[in-house]
Amino acid sequence: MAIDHLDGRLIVLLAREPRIGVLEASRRLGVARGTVQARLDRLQSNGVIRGFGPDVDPAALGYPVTAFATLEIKQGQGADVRAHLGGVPEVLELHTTTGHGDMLCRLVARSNADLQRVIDRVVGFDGIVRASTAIVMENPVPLRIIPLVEQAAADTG
Amino acid sequence: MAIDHLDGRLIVLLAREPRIGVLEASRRLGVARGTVQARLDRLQSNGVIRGFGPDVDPAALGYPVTAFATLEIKQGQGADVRAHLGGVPEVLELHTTTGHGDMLCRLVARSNADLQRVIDRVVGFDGIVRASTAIVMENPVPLRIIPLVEQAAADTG
DNA sequence: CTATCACTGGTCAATATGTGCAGTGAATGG
DNA sequence: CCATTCACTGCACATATTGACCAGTGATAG
Repeated sequence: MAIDHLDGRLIVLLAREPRIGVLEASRRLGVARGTVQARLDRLQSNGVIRGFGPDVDPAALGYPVTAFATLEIKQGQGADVRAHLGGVPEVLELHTTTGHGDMLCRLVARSNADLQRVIDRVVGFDGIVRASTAIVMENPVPLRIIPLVEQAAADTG
Repeated sequence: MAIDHLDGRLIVLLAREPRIGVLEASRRLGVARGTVQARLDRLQSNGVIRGFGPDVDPAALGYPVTAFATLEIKQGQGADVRAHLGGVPEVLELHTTTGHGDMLCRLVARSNADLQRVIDRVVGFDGIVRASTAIVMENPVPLRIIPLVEQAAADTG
């Protein structure tokens, strides 16, 4: 479950240049191709690497507005709310949390006006008592994993 | 910038089975290989598909705890705070938002105890006035894009 | 000391890739 | 109405990559 330095270099390399294959990666890392193949297999069966899906930009799809909504849920309605939100395409992720609200979800919309429609759809459900929305203005640190991978690799040696 | 039905099917296919290549994708979609190649090139130069980086699971890396922190920033300290948080590996993303706080960031940690260390590091900076943290318990809807892609493709034709 | 393990460096056949080509059909604009 | 443009098809080719093996080597652990 812990990754070593070579694993870290491999993941970072693949994150920076996803198009390179196993062979090119082995050249860059200075190890045999079989080693890279074995490491990749292990990382994937470990679950460290979930896959290599396309990284789609919602903004380029026509959904440039992102927001986070904190939801307050009626007791015992959790499962229903989860199912409801799972059916809304503009809900990109949903977490249940400690703290002020009960759930936190990430939304996207075509415009600020469209965000109103999305929020109406999200909160238009019996189990949701209240919603508080924060619209994203800037995204100084886009979702990233490389620094954490480097940290994890360094922790091992 | 808008995607058509074939683009949508292609993205969904690649998201479901990332390992298949251009040739296999063309077979599945029932179109010529050149078409798939051209579509992919266009989607990538459009920025709709940013890349095919490895999808790394922080939990499998040894960081099973996720939290969202809402930060309140001292006026005029935005840039410094951004730089500070960008230097913390456990900060996976950072947004500036409207609403109660000024910034929202996603954190991971090795344990609840370790989260305290991470938060201390995050807020141990002059420009940050206050922080409010929500720990993630469950993740009923993991970060996803397929429903939105299908929506966007359906909107076109 | 010995078994185990990961890595190397090599081979092999099968497959995929990048590239270019001519032909077809639909939509566009003069 | 005609000419052009565009996307797609189906095909070809040389090259590169893949998955699968194998024997040999060095480090490690029991």
